[in-house]
Amino acid sequence: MGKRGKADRRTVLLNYKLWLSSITGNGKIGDDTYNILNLIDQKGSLKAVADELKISYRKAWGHIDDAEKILGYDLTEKSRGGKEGGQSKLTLQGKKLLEAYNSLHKRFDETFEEAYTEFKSKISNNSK
Amino acid sequence: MGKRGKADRRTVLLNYKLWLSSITGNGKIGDDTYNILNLIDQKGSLKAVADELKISYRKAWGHIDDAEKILGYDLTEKSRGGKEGGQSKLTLQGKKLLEAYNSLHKRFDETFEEAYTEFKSKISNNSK
DNA sequence: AATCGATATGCAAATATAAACCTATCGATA
DNA sequence: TATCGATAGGTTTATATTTGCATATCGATT
Repeated sequence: MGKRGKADRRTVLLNYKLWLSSITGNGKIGDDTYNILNLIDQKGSLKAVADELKISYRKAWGHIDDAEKILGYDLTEKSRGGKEGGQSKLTLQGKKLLEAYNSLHKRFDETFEEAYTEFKSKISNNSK
Repeated sequence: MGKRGKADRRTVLLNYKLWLSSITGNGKIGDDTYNILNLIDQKGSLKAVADELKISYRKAWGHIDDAEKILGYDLTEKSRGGKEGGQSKLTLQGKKLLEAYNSLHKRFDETFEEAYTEFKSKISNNSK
C-alpha cells in the first residue's frame, strides 16, 4: 500500500444553487424563502417562523416580501391585530409554489447525485 | 379575448449555479474559472485570456490560483521570461477537469430545461 | 379606549465580495 | 547584460449584500 489513502486526498465538493428571479433582477426566491414558506404553513405565523429559525422577523419578512414582489401575487395571507397579534398563512398559490419547488429540487438533487459520482470518477487521478 | 395576454404576465425566471469548493470553503471553481481554462487552452496565455474577456490579469490569475489551491494540483503549466514574456497552458489534469465539467454542466442544463417546463406548468394560475 | 403581540418598513451599520492599483520577478532573446 | 512581455501576488478601494435597530400600524379582546 502507498503513502496516501482515500481519506488523505483533498476533498473537493460539488455545490449547486437554485432560485427564481424576476426579469428585472432584484431579489430572489431561494431555499431560505421556501424554507420559510414551509414553516409558515406549519406554524401559522411569520414571527413564530423567525423564532424557530433564529433569524430576525425583519429578515423573514423581507424574504417573503421579495418573493411576492417577484411573482406579482401573494404567497401568504396576513392579518393583524387581536389577542394573538396577527397571523400569516399560505395562500393556495403559496402552496402550489411550495409543491412545485419540492419536485423541482428533488429532480435536481437526483441529477446532482448521479452527475457528481460520474464527475469524480472522471477527475480522479488514477494514473499509476 | 381578455385584457391580459401572455406577454403581459410577469415573467419569472429559474436560475441555477454550479461550482466546486474545498471542504474548508474559501474560493470556488465556477463558470468563470472554467471559461478561463477553456480560453487558456485556445490562446496559450493567461494575459491573452484576460484581454479577451476584458477582465484584469489579476482577476483571471486569481481564479486559476484559487482553483489550483482548491484542487491541490496544477491545472496550468506556466512559464515566464523570453521574448514572448511567458505562457500558460493546460496540464493533462486541467484538460480532464474541463471535459468532466462540460458533461456535468450539460447534464444539469438538460435537467434544468425539463424541470423548468414542468415547474412553470404547475405554477401557472390557470383557474378560469 | 387601553392593551398586547404580530405584521410592516425605513434606515443605518456591519460584512462580504469584487475590482483596481502597483510593484516585483522571471528568463529567452538580442 | 539590457530588454520586454507575461507570470506572480500584496494591498487598497469600491461595491454589493446582509444584518440589525428602531419605530409605526393594526384590530380582536378586555
